[in-house]
Amino acid sequence: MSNLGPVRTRFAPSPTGFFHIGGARTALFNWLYSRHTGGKFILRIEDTDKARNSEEFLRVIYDSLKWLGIDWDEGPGMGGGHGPYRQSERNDVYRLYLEKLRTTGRTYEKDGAIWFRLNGERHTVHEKYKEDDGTEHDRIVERVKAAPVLIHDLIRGDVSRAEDRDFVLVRANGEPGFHLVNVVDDIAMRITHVIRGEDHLSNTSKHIELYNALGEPPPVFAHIPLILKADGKGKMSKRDRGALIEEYQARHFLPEAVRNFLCLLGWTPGDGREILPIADVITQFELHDVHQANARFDERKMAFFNQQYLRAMPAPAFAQKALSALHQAGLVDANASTDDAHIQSILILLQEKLPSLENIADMSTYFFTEEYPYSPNVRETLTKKGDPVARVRQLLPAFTQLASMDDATAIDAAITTTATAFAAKPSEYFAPLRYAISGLGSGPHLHDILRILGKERTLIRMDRFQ
RNA sequence: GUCCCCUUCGUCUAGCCCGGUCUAGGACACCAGGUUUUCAUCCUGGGUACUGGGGUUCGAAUCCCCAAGGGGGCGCCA
Repeated sequence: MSNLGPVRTRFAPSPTGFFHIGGARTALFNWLYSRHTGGKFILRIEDTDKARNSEEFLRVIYDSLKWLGIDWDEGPGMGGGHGPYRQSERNDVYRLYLEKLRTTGRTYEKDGAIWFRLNGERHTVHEKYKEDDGTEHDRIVERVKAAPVLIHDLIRGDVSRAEDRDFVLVRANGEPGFHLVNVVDDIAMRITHVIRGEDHLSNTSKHIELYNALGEPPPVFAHIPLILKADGKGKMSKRDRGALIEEYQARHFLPEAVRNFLCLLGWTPGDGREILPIADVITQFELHDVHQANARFDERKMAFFNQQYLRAMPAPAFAQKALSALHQAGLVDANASTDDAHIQSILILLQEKLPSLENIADMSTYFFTEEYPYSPNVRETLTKKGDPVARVRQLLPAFTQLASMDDATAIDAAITTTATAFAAKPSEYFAPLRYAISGLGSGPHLHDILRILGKERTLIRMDRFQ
């Protein structure tokens, strides 16, 4: 194990695409480990590929991390003693380290680029190579018989891998490449633990060659399993449905729930709990407990977590979030307040029924406007059991007699009286009535809806229903 | 093609390091019953898994080997 002093982990995204679940989980594990050990978590932006970078993607990364509650101790917006934290601003650092490699004879130029020279016997070979599109073809490459390097991985144990090709340090256009900047910055920023996806395992042998060539001790490595797409083959990518953090943000998922679920993708708490506060995760999180096998992303289970968090939320916090979702859906105006007793009474009912805040508008439109939609499916189901309009009409006289909609006993009595008069069962009236006044087949308790709507609005809706 | 990693219910996993308590436990999902005037709540129950083969052992999900399958890399992307 490393004894380099306080733990320093980093997340090093490149702003070349949207921020997805896999990246978030990598950031989270680095953050968790730093918090567990009382170390520092550094955010570093790997924006060396000028052609593909965008400020828009960068903003999404910051937003998503903040949304998930992953804060960084050093990095953009935070400062720190090892900046700047954007690689596009660190060219002199790279030049410095490159010079070290040059003076020890480990670099050479070819096709305008600067390459790293592996030590070992060289020979050219024909090899088969598979393109991204699946086509295979032959090519001639120079291979090097380099000594295998041993990767001490906290999750995988010792992995031995031999590099067999020189690689590019600085591109022909003068921009330093990934392997150089990644290693140099981890050295310069005193990173002690490199926690990254398993797809980097084969880069790590290159990186260890670089550490060795620079005479620097490598950090501790921990290659975490990949997240596979929910269905189909391969790892999850930015293009898969449900892969983007910002999507869950837009859908009003609770960040605590998403973060909790992400913790469980590749790690399990020792105490067997699945839903647990982040403080408890931080206490328990150890890298050697991280799994080795890839995990498939199951959005349904995350939705379950989200629902559990929603239920457990203190009412005022729920009200705040619910109101903002309702406002976005255009059901309440900007100055609607959680102090409003009417709104409060609605929100209290909704919290226990809601699977997710993304459903709040669909499930509560009828509280806020007379223009609520009637679900055709529900109507179809109701009609099979009888004519819902007729039932509501039968109910109308008795309901008109009611003093208010506050007395549940009186309401039940009105329904029972009507049912007796028409030789029906009281239960035959509940569903049609609910449909008439809400347009839906389910929801909060009928008495509660009636009480909130009040007599006048209820009667208008019943009367209008056809 | 080549190198590396992985392999317990449909999915996430516990157990594996330190072999017997595993007729393999939990969660999500699913199915069935019950509660509920509705239901998206709640309760009860159910099915489904140690990839295959060989070995070691009195005994293997647990240790070893092989195979198969899955994943990743093999970019002047990161």
